[in-house]
Amino acid sequence: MTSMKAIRRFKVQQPKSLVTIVEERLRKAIIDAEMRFGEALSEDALSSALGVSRTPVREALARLQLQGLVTIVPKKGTFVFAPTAEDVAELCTFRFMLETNALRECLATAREATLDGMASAIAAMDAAQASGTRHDYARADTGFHEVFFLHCGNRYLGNAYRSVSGRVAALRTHLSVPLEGEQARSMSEHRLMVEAFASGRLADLDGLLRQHILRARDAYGDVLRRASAG
Amino acid sequence: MTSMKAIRRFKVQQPKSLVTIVEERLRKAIIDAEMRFGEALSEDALSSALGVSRTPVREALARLQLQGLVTIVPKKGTFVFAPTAEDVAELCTFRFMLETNALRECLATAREATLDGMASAIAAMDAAQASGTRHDYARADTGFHEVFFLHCGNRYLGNAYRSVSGRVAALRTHLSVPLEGEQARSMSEHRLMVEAFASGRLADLDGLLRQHILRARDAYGDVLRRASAG
DNA sequence: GTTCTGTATCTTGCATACAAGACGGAGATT
DNA sequence: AATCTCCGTCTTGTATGCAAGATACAGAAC
Repeated sequence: MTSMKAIRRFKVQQPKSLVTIVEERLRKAIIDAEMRFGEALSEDALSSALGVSRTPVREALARLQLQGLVTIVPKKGTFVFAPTAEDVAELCTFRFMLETNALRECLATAREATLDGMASAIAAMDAAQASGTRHDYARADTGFHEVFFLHCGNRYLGNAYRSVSGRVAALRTHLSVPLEGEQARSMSEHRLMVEAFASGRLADLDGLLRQHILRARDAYGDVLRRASAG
Repeated sequence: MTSMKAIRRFKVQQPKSLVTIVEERLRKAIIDAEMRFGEALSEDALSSALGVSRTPVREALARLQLQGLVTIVPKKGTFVFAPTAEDVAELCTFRFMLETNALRECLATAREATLDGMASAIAAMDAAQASGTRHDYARADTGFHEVFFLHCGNRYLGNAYRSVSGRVAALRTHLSVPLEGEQARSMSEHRLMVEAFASGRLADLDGLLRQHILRARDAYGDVLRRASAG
């Protein structure tokens, strides 16, 4: 083994567990609207569809429940989450709180890195708007907001965001996609936020973020109310 | 079944699943310092000690990992979490953010209920200080802070707190217990916070909370550094 | 004495079998 | 016709068995 001392970094990524694979697959399916709100998910059906046993499926579903993406009813079944208008309102309020705090930290301790991240995210959004699908745009939008938590320097803040980001992303693809004018307005709002951040105008940034998220909240609420009514 | 129509609310709580029981038992064991930071937890040993099979134990451990109370290392084992000084710092910063936001909501929308809850919590702390163990006091302290999230009207905020409250509580019992003067200072700080809340002085409240939590952060950090050094 | 190597024994990961609650529909009963 | 009852079939909950990676230690080779 003496010759090994010369080798510094040679790690292999160990294979993901089946649980993780199933979790990510289902997460994607829910977020990308391959399944509808409230749809039933049978452990048995999923396990045979995915070619694994029920054990990892079950564990993955348990994790997804912790992320609020599915609801497990004892002895009855597992269902894709079905948000109510109040849910969405609380979710967006919470999201605003997290993001505004993360941005404050970013501005104080990682200004340049955050600006870079925002720039690439904006570029991705541009590309998606020009030639991608609506889901591509939604994904890029999600990426923009993740930048804050990547650079905020507080893992707990990031974890908290991750625990709701699935729902937020799902709402985006499930509900926002139909609204036509949304994309353009969203783009301009994001650009304004970058400008405010770049020039360090924290109060303006806060206002923009509040407006951005709360408007989304109202839009989602409307769609949901309309859906549950008709 | 016609006579049943007269009966409105008659639900029974269905028995907790083994997973839940095991989870709560282990959570208590970790929080109450029955186990040390970093201690190894074997699924096999736990299952035979608790008289259940490995399946519910395994699922409970997965949940506890999501709460940050244990760390699961693939193919190696599960261990009680072992916080570093930086961990604690980030945790406390995050906690301050959550609590200050929750308190703002409480003051705006549920002033009376929150005051009542704080009063009972203070009473419990008094009782514990007079004639209880240190763990009793730590539990009452935990209860005081939970009041905010009970009345803040945002489930996501509450969930986020719950996802770190286990660690906070564990730190309290593991680290704060040795410090003698702590309890008295803690009591007076809590009382001041209630006063500020009652008179609606939000800025003062914020300052008190910040001081309260950040001082705890530094104290925990000191203990941890001392422990890892010696 | 030092270093390598095989192996015994931990650990978790996953599959499968069985138990038991929840639900819905067919048929009996009124 | 309306209602009750039973039972088949869905679901999840739990136990258990086997495979395979990780680790530590004893013993061989130098």
